[in-house]
Amino acid sequence: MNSQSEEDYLKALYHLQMESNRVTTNSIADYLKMKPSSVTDMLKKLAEKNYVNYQKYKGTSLSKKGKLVALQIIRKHRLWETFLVEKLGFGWGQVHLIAEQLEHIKSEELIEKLDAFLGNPKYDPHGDPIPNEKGRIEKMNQKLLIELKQNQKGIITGVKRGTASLLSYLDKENIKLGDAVKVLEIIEFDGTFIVEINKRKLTFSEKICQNLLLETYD
Amino acid sequence: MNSQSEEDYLKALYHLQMESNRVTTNSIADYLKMKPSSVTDMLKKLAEKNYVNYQKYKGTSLSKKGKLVALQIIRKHRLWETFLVEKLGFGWGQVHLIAEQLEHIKSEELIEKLDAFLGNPKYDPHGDPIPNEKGRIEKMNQKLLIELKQNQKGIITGVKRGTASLLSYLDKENIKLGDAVKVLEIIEFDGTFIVEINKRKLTFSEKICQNLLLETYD
DNA sequence: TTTAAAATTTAGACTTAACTAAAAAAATAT
DNA sequence: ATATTTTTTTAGTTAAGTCTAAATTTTAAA
Repeated sequence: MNSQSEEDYLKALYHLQMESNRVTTNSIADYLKMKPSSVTDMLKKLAEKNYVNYQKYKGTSLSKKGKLVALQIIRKHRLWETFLVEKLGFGWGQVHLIAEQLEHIKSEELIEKLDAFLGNPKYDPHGDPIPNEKGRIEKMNQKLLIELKQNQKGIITGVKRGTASLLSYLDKENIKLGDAVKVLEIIEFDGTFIVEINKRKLTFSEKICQNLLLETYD
Repeated sequence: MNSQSEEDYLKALYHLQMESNRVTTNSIADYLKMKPSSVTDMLKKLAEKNYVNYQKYKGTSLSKKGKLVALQIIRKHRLWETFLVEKLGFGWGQVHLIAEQLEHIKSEELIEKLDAFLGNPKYDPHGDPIPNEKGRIEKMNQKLLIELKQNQKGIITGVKRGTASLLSYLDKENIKLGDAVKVLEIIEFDGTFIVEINKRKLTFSEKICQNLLLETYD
């Protein structure tokens, strides 16, 4: 059984590995808001447990085993976020801190039952894919709304990274994950999209369209 | 913010206080499966924080503040148990260990939304009352002794209608209204209850149990 | 290519929450 | 009432996970 702290490091490693191919001690420290010396200590411990490949001064990468653990935590995180938004009615922006806690709850059965209860969702409220029990992430068929053409349809799966304020806007407009979108018209002059969501006709600026993720069925 | 460990102690204190009016260091150690010396340390810390009234060698009791915290943890525990059983389909026996973890999740908003999602239940799957946000436990309904399970407790409030002769029996046994009853054992074969009243061990037939009213608390 | 700066590790200290062993206080029995 | 046992506390130790400060290695600059 791994400690909460170990899990946090593995998760951080996973996220950092996605962004750059060399993960340094300092980058981990930054990410976790800890001192580099603390990171070194933990990396040694994780290497001891064969969760990471760590070489002094050279950088760190997740082992196969470590990656699986990381993905299982990410799976839990994203399932809980989905629960918080879909079932409890939290806004998309409010759930991260709570899911950070919930992801450490230990029970295989709990997470499988939660998954079923949520209807085996493929994406979390931010549009990030939810790994399966084996840690496999299904290849995404995601597009930005701006890539769609007139009359095409999609299902809202989230927003692009770093656009947190868009979340609150969607919240305010009562637009939820899983809502179907149909492009009714694209105004050529300014790139505005006229779309239909829940039988409502809405106007989205080009900027919104550049940041809204949809799952499409080409 | 309190640590998980502090919360566990406060909860233990609360439960032990229900069972006997003097809570000793050893009883806490037993309950939490720790050594008495560890308990002493934590009691000092909790006293420092004004969560308990602790006097060396004399025993410990929750302060008003400590009791409120304990009740809020119990509230969380029972709401999560309800969720696990009602929504995720767990059996009532499987949920305790998971709820022990979930009860430590920190978020007022989460627990209020969960409460609403569950339809503001008054009792958890074990029939135990769920305290409200202010830590108030709604006065419980009267129960018949026969409805109690092993180790449950209650206060005698009367007998069922048309069983006046039971009262004289109780009188003869020197049992009065207001006496506390604890179910020590239930004999499966004939439904006989072994109970403790005023430190005496007594045997009640199934018929007596079907007619003795108790006010139960947790 | 040598030197300065930055990154990383090591060494030692601190905190929390547990432990063991010994001392002290309270309860019980003779 | 005294001795014995039990309970509780004190004192000192340990492990996990953090920190600071100093030492070391790597990287970048002159």
